[in-house]
Amino acid sequence: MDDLLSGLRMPERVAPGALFLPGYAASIEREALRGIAAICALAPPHHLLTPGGRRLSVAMTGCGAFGWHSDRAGYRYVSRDPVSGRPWPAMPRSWRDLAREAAERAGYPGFEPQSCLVNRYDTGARMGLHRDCDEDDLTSPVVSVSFGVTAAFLFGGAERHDPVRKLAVESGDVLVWGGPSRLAYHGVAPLPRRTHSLTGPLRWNLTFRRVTHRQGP
DNA sequence: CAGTACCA
DNA sequence: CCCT
Repeated sequence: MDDLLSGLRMPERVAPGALFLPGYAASIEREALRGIAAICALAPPHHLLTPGGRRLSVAMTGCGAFGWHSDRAGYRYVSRDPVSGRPWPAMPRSWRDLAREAAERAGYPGFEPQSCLVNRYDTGARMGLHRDCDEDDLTSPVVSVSFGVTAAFLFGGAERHDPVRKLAVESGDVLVWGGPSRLAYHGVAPLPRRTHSLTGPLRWNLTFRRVTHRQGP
């Protein structure tokens, strides 16, 4: 009966090149949350500033060869954590494998992510509609994995004013977009005040990307 | 508030 | 040439 109320929770093509995979990461939920804690101990999440000087409501850190950073100087990928000056923590093998397998399932075989952005959403945190356009390699997809409190993921189109689909992303859900959807606008509605048995009030999101082309580091 | 900008 |  819950299925009738909450949706069928079956893999669903949300747009050309975009596939929603409910529960695809559920089996690594606990391990992933331990990994997130370990990464946060080495590279604590913090609220980045936009080039315009505004503070993002989402707290960010990351792992892998490249991490995302923004400040007054602009948006970019960097190979060291600007806070610590050290390289980003290693990307856990199980995360990389999961992202690769989800990408393959969505029709993007051979995905080798170089960056995993770790986003922490506290109650009320949101991500405005935007598109991921700062990667050199736009042939690789984006793989987004959610843990913790359920959020409303907004998935639009190539134009800012294209209609937006609202997807309830639960803990363990995965969304992959690439090909004709690679530059689709997307975002996250303000996180509701809820609790999850493993994360309390928080939602964690892992976003895997390839930053450079194959010959890159 | 993840496009940081068209000299009107 | 978006208007968060």
